[in-house]
Amino acid sequence: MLDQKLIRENPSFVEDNLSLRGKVYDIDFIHKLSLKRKEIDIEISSLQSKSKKLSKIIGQEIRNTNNANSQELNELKDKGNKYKIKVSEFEEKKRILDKQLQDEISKLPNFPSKDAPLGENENNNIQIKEWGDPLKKDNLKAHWEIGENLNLFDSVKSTKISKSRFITLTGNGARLERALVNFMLDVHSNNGYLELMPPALVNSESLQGSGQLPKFSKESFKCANDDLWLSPTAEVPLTAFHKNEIIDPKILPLKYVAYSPCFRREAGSYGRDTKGLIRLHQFNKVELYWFCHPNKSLEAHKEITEDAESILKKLNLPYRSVDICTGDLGFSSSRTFDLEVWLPSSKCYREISSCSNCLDFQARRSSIRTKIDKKTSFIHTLNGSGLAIGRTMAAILENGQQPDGSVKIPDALVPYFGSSFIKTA
RNA sequence: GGAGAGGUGGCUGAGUGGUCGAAAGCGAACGACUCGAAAUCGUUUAAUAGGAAACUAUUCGUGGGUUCGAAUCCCACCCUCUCCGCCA
Repeated sequence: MLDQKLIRENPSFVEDNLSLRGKVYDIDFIHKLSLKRKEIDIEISSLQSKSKKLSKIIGQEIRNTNNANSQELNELKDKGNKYKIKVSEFEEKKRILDKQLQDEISKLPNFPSKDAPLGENENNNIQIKEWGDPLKKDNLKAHWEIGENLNLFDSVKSTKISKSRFITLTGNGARLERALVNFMLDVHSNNGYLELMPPALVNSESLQGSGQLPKFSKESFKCANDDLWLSPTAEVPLTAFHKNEIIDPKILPLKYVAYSPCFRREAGSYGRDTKGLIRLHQFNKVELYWFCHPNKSLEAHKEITEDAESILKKLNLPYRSVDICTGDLGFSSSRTFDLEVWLPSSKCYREISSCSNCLDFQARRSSIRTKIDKKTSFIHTLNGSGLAIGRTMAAILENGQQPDGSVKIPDALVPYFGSSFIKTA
């Protein structure tokens, strides 16, 4: 959420910053609404002030004279009544304006950082780092072939249970998924993160608070009879964990790691990544999340990204990191570093983690603050996948595939998985 | 799902129609004492909107209503707790 005062007082600044995203945002309407709202607010405030003073006089008069029905008093009461009517008229107008303003402002995305590369779409993202040796042989199998050969998952049967884009992990596949979750949670919680296991269903307010609503309601699954949605990412419950709080600055930063299933409708991606583990309606993810002091989010952003990277390094998976350009940034983010893992079958890097600094954008929507020099200020929030489990599995299968059809398990994962290779039965 | 109790500041908790934005305590900040600390004493300490500030207004779960005036009375909703039922 952007600051309404900023929009009111400096609309062109707001428009300029938003336009870095490569789209035109019309602030004028909001600007005018806000000015009008302020005007009405001042009017109401002065009327209320008068009416309040009058009430006090009436109260005193009653106590002094012990008579609540003198003619003089009735005249004063009439006067009070007139104030009341006027105030309620203005308040009705204000309520309508507030609703409109809230609706419009909550549709505006965050400002892109000045450090983010300028650009319109993903083609303008900038690679900032490459790690490991990407495997570049021909005739490598895709992970869904490997998975089928080794009986790691079954997508056909899963359509009986649900529909396409759902998967059932079987045998070693399920075991590998579980091993990855435990491995990642252990690494992060040994590195100063507090582990949380949040609810998978979240209310509308929580989705609004982290930025998924109101604009992206079509991306999430909604429960029919309750104000509850299947959470698309643990970022949502983690943000809401401290909703409406003023956090003691001494305990900042708060660093959380959470495993959660994630549910996404993937509307508009028909026909893309229909095979395997890359794009599913339900997938598992280990998420990193920071609540930090507003002066420290830039360093925090580097740190959270490094923490996500550490998993790829430990698993010995080649990857690169990408600085997301202004036109490709997510709604709530001011700057994002994506980590992309090498998938040798398709000879390309695929996103496996997205590490974003949302500055005070989510904190403002969720009202999460701290005290700095006796003033309340919004904190900064950061999130990063550490990592998406399904895509990690895909990368392990493809990068670890052996000529005999087996898959080598990364050394760091062996104690969790219980074996160095996945072989045909 | 049935019955009952309750939602007040960072926290605990008093307050049932008028100087109540709210006692008291805890916590926190500053100061005094101290070589330093603890203890003690003193002062300060809710948020939001508007304003340079003085200040003004709003907020006691949420939304309505009664009243000149509502934390307090009335209605609806939400949430929490206890007991019963059901259930992993």
